[in-house]
Amino acid sequence: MRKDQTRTPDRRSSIRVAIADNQTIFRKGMSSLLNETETVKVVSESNNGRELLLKVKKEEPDVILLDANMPVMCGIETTANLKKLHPEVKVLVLSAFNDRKQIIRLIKNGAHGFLLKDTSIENVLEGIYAVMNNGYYLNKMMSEAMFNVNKVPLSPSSKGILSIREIEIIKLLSQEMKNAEIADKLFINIRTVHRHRENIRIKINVKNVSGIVMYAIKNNLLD
Amino acid sequence: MRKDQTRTPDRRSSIRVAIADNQTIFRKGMSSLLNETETVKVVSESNNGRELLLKVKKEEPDVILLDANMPVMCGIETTANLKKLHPEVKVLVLSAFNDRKQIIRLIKNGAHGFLLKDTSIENVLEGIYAVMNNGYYLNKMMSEAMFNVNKVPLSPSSKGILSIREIEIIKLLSQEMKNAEIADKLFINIRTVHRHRENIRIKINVKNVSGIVMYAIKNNLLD
DNA sequence: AAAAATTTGGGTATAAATACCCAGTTCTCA
DNA sequence: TGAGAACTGGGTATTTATACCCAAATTTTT
Repeated sequence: MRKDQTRTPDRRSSIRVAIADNQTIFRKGMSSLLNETETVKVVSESNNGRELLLKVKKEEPDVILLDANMPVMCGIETTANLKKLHPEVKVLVLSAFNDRKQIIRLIKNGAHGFLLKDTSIENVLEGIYAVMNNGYYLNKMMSEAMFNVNKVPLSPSSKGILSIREIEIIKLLSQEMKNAEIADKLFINIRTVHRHRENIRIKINVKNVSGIVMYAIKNNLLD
Repeated sequence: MRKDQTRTPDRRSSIRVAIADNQTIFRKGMSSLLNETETVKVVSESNNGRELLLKVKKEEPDVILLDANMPVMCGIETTANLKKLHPEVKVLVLSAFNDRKQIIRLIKNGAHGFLLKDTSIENVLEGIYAVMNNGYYLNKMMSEAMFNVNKVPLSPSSKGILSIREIEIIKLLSQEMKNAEIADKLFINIRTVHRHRENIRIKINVKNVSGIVMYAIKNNLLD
């Protein structure tokens, strides 16, 4: 356990922060702004959740700034893995979207704090200090989400991993294509498209195409 | 005209860049990374398109880095205004989404280049130099969009400005609510919701709810 | 080779959205 | 105060999506 481990003074003197975000410029910006503060030191940068997980053990961050909207491995899945593999590390999630359901999912999967990406560096620092000192960071969005935490019938988030074909379907219907058009494009029967859509909705636990499109964007499925 | 104006050497020595983006951290990151290059100088930062427009005349940027997905005034509307008011300034648009229709709209409204936000600072610099030297910046995404420029029946983008009520409707249907639920929530008849949805689709020129949700996200309408 | 998952296709039924048409009331701004 | 926009409500019909049932062929994994 890291808490029992002897650490050199320079390591203990500041909060060790790891950043995972697929936007290089945002990542670098965050990094340089944080490093202007002496109490914080950025020890690791990753392009996505999978990369991050490979580095955590070696870099020993105290806090992880995690983008919720990454491709390859999304924020929720990464959070769940972090909780399992490195429960002592605090996870502060940043998202471009203020989505109550997503926030609740993150909390349930072990996130310690949440911030919108449209925020100031001061708020990020506040969040970092809070999770270090109190174990969690509560702001208005978090509170509202917590209040409704039992109202949202949330499925296990990482249970249903979408297949290649399903993601293909999602991309097309995000481009305003209807089932018949998707069937034509993919040379399959419209009934097959129906089935795929049904499976997709069940897997990600949404009610209709609106939910599918939102999910797609938040998980960086489109391109 | 600025090109006829005498400028002090220090002003002429580097490319003057203005940045408009609602994400402070991204903006600061971009700014500090660009300022590491001597050939480029960031002279202005804005939170949205409207703020930017107020500063352009005074700050005299050569190139504007414009986020496509801003609230208040979106990238397309800002681009159109820049073309009208400051045709000599080059506009390089950055977007979180690779959307062919959006790229075409931007080009038609006067953008000189396009980049995904998930890119490197080297690519941004490449874009800046290109628009300065050639007048435009072409990459793979732009080319593909240009190739289809006539296939896309694009309506005047800034023509239909959504009303408060319409945006309210959009927010609710982005939360997977169906017409009847929206009607209940807003204490109006379901026929009124129908009418709003119809008007929305016509204004933003999309085929169905999928297009509405995409539009909403790309224009930062949700919160 | 066996098991599991993916992809494919179908029947049937209802629920919901879309596409046109219509118009009165209210509100805002010039 | 007069014009235009916004918000409201309705008729009618068609198109699309959703829901829940079924299962065979193929691919991947174990």
